[in-house]
This record gives sequence, C-alpha cells and structure tokens, in this order.
Amino acid sequence: MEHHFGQGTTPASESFDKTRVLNVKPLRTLVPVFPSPSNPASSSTPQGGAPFVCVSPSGPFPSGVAPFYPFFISSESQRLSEQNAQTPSGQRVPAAPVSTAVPINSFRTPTGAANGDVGSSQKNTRSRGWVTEEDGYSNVEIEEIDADEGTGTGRSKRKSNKKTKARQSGGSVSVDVDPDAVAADILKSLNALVFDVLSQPEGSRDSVAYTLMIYEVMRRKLGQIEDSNRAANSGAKRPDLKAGAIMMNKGIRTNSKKRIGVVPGVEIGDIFFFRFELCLVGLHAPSMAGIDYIGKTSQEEEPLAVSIVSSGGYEDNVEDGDVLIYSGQGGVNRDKGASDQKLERGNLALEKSAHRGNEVRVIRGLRDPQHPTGKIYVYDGLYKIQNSWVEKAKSGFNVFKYNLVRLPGQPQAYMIWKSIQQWTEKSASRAGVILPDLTSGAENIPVCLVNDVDNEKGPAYFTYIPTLKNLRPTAPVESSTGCPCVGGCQPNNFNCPCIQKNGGYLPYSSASLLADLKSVIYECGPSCQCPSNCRNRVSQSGLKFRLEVFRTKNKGWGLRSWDSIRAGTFLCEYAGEVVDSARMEELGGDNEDDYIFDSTRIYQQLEVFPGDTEAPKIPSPLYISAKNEGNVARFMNHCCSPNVLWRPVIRENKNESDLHIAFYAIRHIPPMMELTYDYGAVLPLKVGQRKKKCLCGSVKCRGYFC
DNA sequence: TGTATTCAGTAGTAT
DNA sequence: ACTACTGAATACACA
Repeated sequence: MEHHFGQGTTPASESFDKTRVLNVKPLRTLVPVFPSPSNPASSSTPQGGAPFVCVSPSGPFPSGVAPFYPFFISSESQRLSEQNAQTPSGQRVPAAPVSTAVPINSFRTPTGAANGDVGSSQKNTRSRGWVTEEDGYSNVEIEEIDADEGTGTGRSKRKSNKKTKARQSGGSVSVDVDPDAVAADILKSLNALVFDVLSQPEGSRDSVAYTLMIYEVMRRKLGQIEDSNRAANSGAKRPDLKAGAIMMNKGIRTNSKKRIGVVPGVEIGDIFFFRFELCLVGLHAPSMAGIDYIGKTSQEEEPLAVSIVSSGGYEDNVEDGDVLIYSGQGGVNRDKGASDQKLERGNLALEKSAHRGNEVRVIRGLRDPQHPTGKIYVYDGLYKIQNSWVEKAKSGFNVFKYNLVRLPGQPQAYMIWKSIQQWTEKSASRAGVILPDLTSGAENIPVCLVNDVDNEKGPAYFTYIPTLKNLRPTAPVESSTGCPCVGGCQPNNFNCPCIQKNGGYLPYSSASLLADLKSVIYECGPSCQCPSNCRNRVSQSGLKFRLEVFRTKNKGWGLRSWDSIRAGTFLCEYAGEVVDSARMEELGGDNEDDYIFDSTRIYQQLEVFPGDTEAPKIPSPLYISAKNEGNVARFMNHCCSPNVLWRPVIRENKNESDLHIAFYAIRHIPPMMELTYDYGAVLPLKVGQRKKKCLCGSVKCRGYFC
C-alpha cells in the first residue's frame, strides 16, 4: 500500500531551510458541480439566461429547469403540502436524481411507483400526513431487512408495532405546523437517501453513515421548524427524540438486531452527539438507559450485557483509558429517593456477562469544551468484565460496580481525548511541535504545526491571511440593502430579507450548524444592521476549533482538529488572493498553482451525500490563489470519501455581494482525524492539465483527482 | 397489551 | 450549576 505513495506529491528533498522548506503541493483544485448536465460550465452571468437561472430555492421552478432536489422541503412547499398543491408531481420524486453518478447502491424504485408517493400526503392527512405502509417503499425494504436478520418473529412483531405507532401519532395535535406532516414531507424529500439506507446491506459502513445523515437532517430540520414556531408553541421540544422516533417507526436504521461484540459499520473512535444515534446504528439500543442487554429468551437462558454507556450519571471511574469501573443501574428514583441497587435487569446482565466472559461494547460519554451543551459519545470498542462487587456509594446505599478492561489491540479512541486533555492542561507536551502557531496570531486561536512522522520542518513558505484578499464585490442576485435586525436575525422573523433569501429559514441552527444543504448560503454582511454575533454570520467569526497542520504519512501536510467537530459545523473559509480569469490562465499554465480554488470548473457530483442535495452554485466566477497567501484551508487534502464540503457564502454588502467559500463538516469528525474534502474531478481535462494520483486510501477512491 | 424503568436533553432560574 | 420536566425504547409482567 504505502510503497507507491508520495511519488507525485513529494519531490524527495531534505532541505531544512526553514524559510523555504519543501513545496509539498497538497494539490488543490476545486470544482463545483452543476446539476444540469447540459450546462457543464458557465461563463454567463445570472441574468444571462442559460446556465444560471435565478431560482428561489423554494421554487417555483421555470419550465425546463430541474429543481435541485432540495435536501429539505422548502418552506413554501411545506405550507402548501396540506393541500397537496406543490410542484408538479414528477419534480418531487427523486426518480431521476441530479447526480448521474449514483452511489454504489442501485437506486430502488418505490414499489407503489412515484404517484403513490406523492399522493400519500393527501391520502394520509387523517393520519397527520404520515407516510405509512402505503407509501410505496416501506413494505419491501423493511421486509427484506427483517428477512436478512432471519428472525421471523421479529418481523411480525415490528409490523404490528409500526401500525399502532402510526396511529398513535395520528392522534397528536399541534398548534401551527404539524410536525408529523413536516416529518412526512422531510422523508419524502429524502426519499433517495432513505432508499439508499434501506438498500444498503445491513451493517455496512454506508448504511451507518447514511442513517446518521438522515437522522441529522431530520433533527436539524425539525429543530429549525420548531425554532420558527417557538413564539406560538412554547416549551422544550426534542427534535432529537422526534427525529429518532420517526426513524425507528420507519425502520430507517441498521443493525436492528442486538448482538454481542462488533457492530458492523461502526468503527472504534466513531463519535455521536445523541443517544438516539447509538440506537439507530445498533450500537446501544435503549434511548436512555446505560446498560443494553439481551434478555433471557427462554427459561434457562440468562440475560447478557451487550453494551454500556458511561456518561457521568453515576460515580464511574474513568481515570484510566483502558479500564472502566462502571456503576450498575438503579437506586435512584425521583419520587422515592435513593435506595440499594438490585441485582436485576442490566445489573444482572452484567453479572452474567462477567461469568460468561463475553465482550461488552463501551461507549464513553463526555463533556467537550467545544460543545458545552450536550455530550459526546465515543465508541471505545470492546471490553470484558473482569470482576464485580457491591459497595456503598456516597448516598450510603449499595451500588454494583463492574471492572471492565479494554481488549488489547484495538485502535485508540477514548485515549485520544485523554491525550488532548493533557496537552491542553500542559501536563504533557505535544510531541513533534514545530511551530506553536502557524498563523502568527492572524487567527484568534493558534494553529500548531506538527510533524511526528519524518524530518520535514514545515511546508513551503507562505503568508498567513485569515480571509480573502482583493475581494471583488459581485453583482447581487437580488437587490437589497441588508437587513434591519438590530438585535440579530431571529428565526421567526419572516420579514428579514436575509432570511427570505435563504428560503424563509435561517440557514444555521441555534448551535450554528448548517441546517440544510443549499446551493448558496446567504449570510448577513456589512450592510446589515445586525450585530457580529448574529446567527446568520457564522462564517465570519474566524476559527472555532484548535486545528493543527500535521505531517501525513504519504500526502504531505494535512489538517486536523484537536476538537471534535459536529456534522454541519462551519470550519473555515478558503482564504487567499482573489485573482481574475486572465491571471487564472497564467496560473493554469507553466506556473502551475496547486493552491487554486476555481469556481468555474465542473464539479462532478461525487458521493458526498448519498441522496440528492443542492450542488454548490456560484453566482459569478471566483478564483482564489492560496499559493502565496492563504489560511488553514490550503492544507486540506483531497479525499474521495471526504468529511468536509464547501458551499459558496454570500455576504450582504450594499447591493453588492461578497462571495466567500466556506467549509462545513459533512459528518461528525472525531479529534485528530484528518479533515479532507473532495477536490472534484474535472471533466474533461483542460489542455495541459494532469490527473493526479489520488492517495486518499478510501475504499471508494476514484484513483485520481485533478 | 400495558407499564415500570432508564447514565437525556433542553430551557429556565438561581448563583 | 441546579432544577424541572417531557420523553421513547425496551423488557417483562400480565391477561
């Protein structure tokens, strides 16, 4: 594997001159994808007519212009959905996905055909628009999944269960927007994605990833809708639970059969932000309880523990990275107060597992300084219960204790967190640090330069700048003078022009996550009245994560983060020097610049998201050179299965638009995992342009990039 | 089929 | 930081 790596990227050199060390060339050329195959490139302006038709994300779509298959339903179609007065039926059905590069799994046509699907919203209004059994796809796929599991009983059980659940939710009431109808709509808009999940082999890495993506999408969208409803509908809402319940009811999950040991498709070190995520991928079934176990299936058999979550609710001992002293469950009751724990349920299962010696999955829940609200769950692999005992807790009551020891030979997971914590507290120093702050203070947090792989002393010289230089304001898509939201843009303020431009919703959630994947993100800008901490200025406040530029094994320098990064989070923008097309030509020639961001090239829709999402769409060409000046983004390597993507961000500026390129996390990214995005593939190649051998190592590697 | 049980997560209030 | 409070899956008891 490794023997042929590095050929194209590293002209072997042992220069140690710090100012001009080695030109590593992380090979950069970005290419946006355009949905329409008939307009591969676009040189015309938005008003020009052909390639760029200005379409509001919410439609209506001019004839001949395919909608982008929005990641979410638009606000407009949402409101109309009750009357089923949405865009022509063919457009809502993802039968002809934008991307011609259909993901590995073949797209499955709904059994009920397209019409059944579209009509279901009307048919099911009594049941709150729920897409139930009649919606075409659920029957076949779910049966197949059940059949795969080989549990006949499980199937019939689940089916009857599903029906009652659907009916139950049919009785629920809501004030403004019906969340169930919304959920049904979201699911419909995600049809392709749902098919993808359901057609994946149970437990494949993809089925896990897609399941989490759908969950994330559902959760954020439900939260977004909840957000704008808040005025009418007070009280704490739980989009995490809501989204989870919908997925469970629809059977959009993987590894639904409990198992001891490895869960296929879930890797050690994977991180999760909600308990439901653990549930949906089959890692840990209970939505709250900390011990998951297989109950006794017959009189003789004994319950066995399969997984535990250690998240600080009890007095667990987590000092050692490889040993966990876990407390049993029970003994706390809101009404009755504390009591002795009993040897039953999870405690009994752990006890039996200790004797049986079976592997128990351990999920470590921890507080991350980066995400003060909520916890992060780290899958830390398999442990075995060495011994157990009963002891008196602080409360004075008996508590069961289980001593779990991590099986050797597993990749680090929780230990990485511990290490980072130690580097942070300075009780241990980071090995291989070349520069504590590569940015020389240009960013608000330092970005260190590290090499613990070889002797290279740093990348080729460049000047660090945190944002774009020579920014050329471009013509606005719609004329506007910015928003008047003095106190910051509020999610339920439908009069805010910046919110309107985004299709009626703030593009970011309250946690500053990208709410949905639009082709363009409209942020507030210099001409807006809102303050700098406005929720619609996410990409403008600099780095939020402790990033480091590090030496990769075979791809030169790369970028990674000490902090875990949640899917949808803004990472950084692509900084550099904005250059014009003439200069671009020069740079594309002999003076090849591998740090170019070129918005005008064709970006082949790659397997970033399995479903159809809006491809990035840039209103006017943008070329950025980061060779001489740039920021951390210039170090991000290419990967064919990336964890980061980019979107154009337009910042409102006096009837002009400041166009930036912003990067967002596609999925949850554990600390110290390399950050990569898809450079895209240029088809056809320009004259003189070379394909570059791809070293990403992904199983889906295309073999080259451009 | 019903229900007790459970190491969530959020918002609101107090410190 | 603490508190209240709603929340949903599951095992298991029960009919």
